[in-house]
Amino acid sequence: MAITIAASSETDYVEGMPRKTDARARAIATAERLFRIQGYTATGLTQIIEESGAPKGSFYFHFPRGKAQLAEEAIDQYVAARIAVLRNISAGTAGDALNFVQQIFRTFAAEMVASDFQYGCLMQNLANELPALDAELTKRVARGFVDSTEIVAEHFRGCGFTPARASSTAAALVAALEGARTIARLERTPAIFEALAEVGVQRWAAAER
Amino acid sequence: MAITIAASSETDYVEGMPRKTDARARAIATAERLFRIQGYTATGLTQIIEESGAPKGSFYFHFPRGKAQLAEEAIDQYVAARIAVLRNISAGTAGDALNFVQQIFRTFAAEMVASDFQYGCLMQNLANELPALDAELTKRVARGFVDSTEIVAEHFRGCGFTPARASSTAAALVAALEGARTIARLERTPAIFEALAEVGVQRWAAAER
DNA sequence: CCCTTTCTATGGTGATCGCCATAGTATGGC
DNA sequence: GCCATACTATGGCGATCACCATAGAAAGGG
Repeated sequence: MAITIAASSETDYVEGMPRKTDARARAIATAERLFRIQGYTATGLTQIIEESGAPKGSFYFHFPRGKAQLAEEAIDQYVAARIAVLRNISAGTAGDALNFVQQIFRTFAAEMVASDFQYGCLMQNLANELPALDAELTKRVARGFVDSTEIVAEHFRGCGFTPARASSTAAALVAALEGARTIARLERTPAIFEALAEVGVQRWAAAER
Repeated sequence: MAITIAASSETDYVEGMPRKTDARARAIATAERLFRIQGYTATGLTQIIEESGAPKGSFYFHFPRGKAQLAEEAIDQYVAARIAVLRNISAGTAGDALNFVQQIFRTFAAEMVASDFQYGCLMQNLANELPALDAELTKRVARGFVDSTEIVAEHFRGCGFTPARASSTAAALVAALEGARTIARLERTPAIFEALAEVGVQRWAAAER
């Protein structure tokens, strides 16, 4: 998969020597972490370089287009991971809409607890600083939401939902998840995820069929 | 209400001359607008002062504690306005949960369309930059969510919901609203609000009784 | 051996950040 | 007329911002 990531990057080294260090990958991972905690503008390159332990001198060798490119690669990685998680849950709850939804809430809540409620959603953080983003980065953020929603909608269709209902339910679920992240960070409690789960149970218990 | 705002501010001038200009109020309004569009860190004091037309020299006269104080007053104003809107909708749909929810979605969607999808939620934007905020500001953001949610929960209790169900439903609604804002900004479409409305209709049409 | 390629080090660019000290004008109360 | 208060203007503080130019080390391929 390292090949896939390198191919999605725009800096494709035309058949050169193999990478010697992991400084590049560590910079991306650190950027993803800090962008999620602090936001895009509030995170300086200095901090990213320091915390990733990467050498200061080679940053623009690895990322010729600077901070924007770093953010692009970070979000590609983030979206890929998020989609993998959703696919995984979907596969484990095939045909069962309620279980699927509950499992998603549980997983996201657990992730927040694990980070002591420090991590936000990278897509959301970037979306809240749109004027600071160039067109390419904005496009990737938007695509991240579209792709995430599509995974969810696909599952609902597999549960017998009409395509229209699957889409709107998926969109609503994704929106609720994003909002829940924000609120959970402030309250430092997974309570909001439990509230969403309860509402979901009521919904399906009464409306399903 | 000007007195209320001045009293909530920490810089209470002990019985001096009345205000002579509206530079202070304009600075707060401009800060609210820019923080909603660009975020907190990404918005510089220079820009706020310029766009508000306020004189550069008197900023720290009006806001001795600087940017943090400006943000506190901006969010107080934002939360107060938001609560007023919610109360208003609640009063107009007393006893009718479905209508209440639909009206909220419509109102928020219209607000986003009116701003050409540029405005985010101030509370959410600040919540995504928590490490840059001091304790006081963080507290006010968190309180904004609690208070908003309570207004909604109160309405649901007025519709015969049990307190527990009213609370969880209100929390879920607020979360969905926040997420919808983020997504609408990216898609530049009120579609997500309509999706939420549809899901709400299905929910009540089948579960309510 | 040399050359290409990968990667690092140093040091600085100009711009902007939030903040503040100093000084000055305007205006109403007394 | 005097003085306190309300407000503005100027200029610069040190720090940090993203970015880059120059130089060179390390290492595998020919």
